[in-house]
Amino acid sequence: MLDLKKIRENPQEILKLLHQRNTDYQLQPILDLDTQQREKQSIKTELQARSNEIGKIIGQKMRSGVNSQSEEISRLKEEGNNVKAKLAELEPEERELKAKIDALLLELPNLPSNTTPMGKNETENIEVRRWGDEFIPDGSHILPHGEIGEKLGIIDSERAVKVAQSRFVALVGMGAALERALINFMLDRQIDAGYIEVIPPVLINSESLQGTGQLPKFAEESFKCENDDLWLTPTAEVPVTNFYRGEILEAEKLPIYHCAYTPCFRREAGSYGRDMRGLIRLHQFNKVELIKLVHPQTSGEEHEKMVNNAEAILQALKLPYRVVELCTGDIGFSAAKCYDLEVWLPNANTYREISSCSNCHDFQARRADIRFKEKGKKGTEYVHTLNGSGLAVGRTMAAILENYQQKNGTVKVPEVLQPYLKTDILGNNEY
RNA sequence: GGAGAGGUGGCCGAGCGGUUGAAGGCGCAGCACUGGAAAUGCUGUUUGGGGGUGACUUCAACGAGGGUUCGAAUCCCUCCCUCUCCGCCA
Repeated sequence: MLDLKKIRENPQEILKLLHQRNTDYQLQPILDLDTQQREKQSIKTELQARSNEIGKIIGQKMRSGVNSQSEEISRLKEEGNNVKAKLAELEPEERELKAKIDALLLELPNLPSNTTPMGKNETENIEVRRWGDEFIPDGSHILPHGEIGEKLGIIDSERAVKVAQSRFVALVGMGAALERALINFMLDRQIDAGYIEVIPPVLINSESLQGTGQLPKFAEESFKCENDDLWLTPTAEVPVTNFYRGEILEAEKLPIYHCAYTPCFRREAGSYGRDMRGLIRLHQFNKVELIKLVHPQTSGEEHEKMVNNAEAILQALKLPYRVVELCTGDIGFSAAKCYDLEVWLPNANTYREISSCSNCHDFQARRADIRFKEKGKKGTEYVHTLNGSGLAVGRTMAAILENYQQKNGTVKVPEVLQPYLKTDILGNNEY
């Protein structure tokens, strides 16, 4: 949520920043409503002040023995009633204006950071760096990971679709073990890097989704349990950031680092037909997420460090990747600045997103009301929140299957995973 | 699902119709005492919105929303949440 005060004080500047996202936004309706609301509020405050005053006077008189039936008190009571009648008229109007303003504010995305490169859309994202040697097929045929998985008997799409529907897969035997090994490996590494693990609820309420920015605008992206105010979490970012919703943290507690493994659920609305095969775009996938709550002054460097933490996983797995900084036209709703990690997929001969690391500044903190207080200082400040995948597990498996496949159809196990899997080769699965 | 208890400031906890934004305690900060510390004493210590350069002032908030009243943390209604016991259960 953007700061209404800043919008009021500097609408042109805010609008300019919003338009860097390459979408049209309006601030005038908010400004108009805000003027009306403030006017009503000041009248309301005056009436309330008078009403309080009357109450106090009556209280004093009655304590000092004035008869409650006396003319004096009756007159005051009558005035009190008049004030109340006016308030009764004003209050709902004022409340409605406030609600309208809030609704509009919730629809506005975050402002891009001034370091975010300008651009219309994903074609103008900027490659920051590359790591590792791309595995270029030398004439021999490279299979897509989905096919490798099916051949090895470690991915079973057909039965998953029977059990659920399309865009679901099941992992079997060494496939399941590999997924589990990846989750453990990623968590172990991030815990070593200083993140505290959380296993949060994966059914979460509407307030939480609003807190991190998925609601109200992106309701159609999540699965909802219709009988309850509960949704399937689209990413652990939501429950873990909302862990601290409505709290005032002590400044010394910052920065807070969390990592969390959860399954993630997304409708993938609007992506009909895209990435239908394999592990790339599913309704349910596993992810290890990194979440930080930090002091505003440090969020820039904390962001870079978080990206490095995610990169460390790819490096340990020896998977080639590149880091891309998203331009103003491509960053997500809540993000001010965002880096994507894209892993090399030789079959598609391209890099595919495997992690997205966002610095949300105080945007989510404002929505979720997460503040901190410095000892000895007056007042509170909003924290900055960051989140990043460390990493998307299914896509990591996809990358391993493609980058580690061998001519005989088996797949080597990355060295760092061998202790977890107790084998160095995937193949000859008896399933 | 059945029965009961309860939700008050950073925390504990009192208040159950009238200058109560809220006693008391803990914690925290400052000062005093001390060679230094502990102990002790004194003072201060919620958040958000308006207005003023400022001392300051005003409004709101005692789970949420309504109601009664001149006046509600206190009374009434609805909802939400937590806890205890019983039942069921991975």
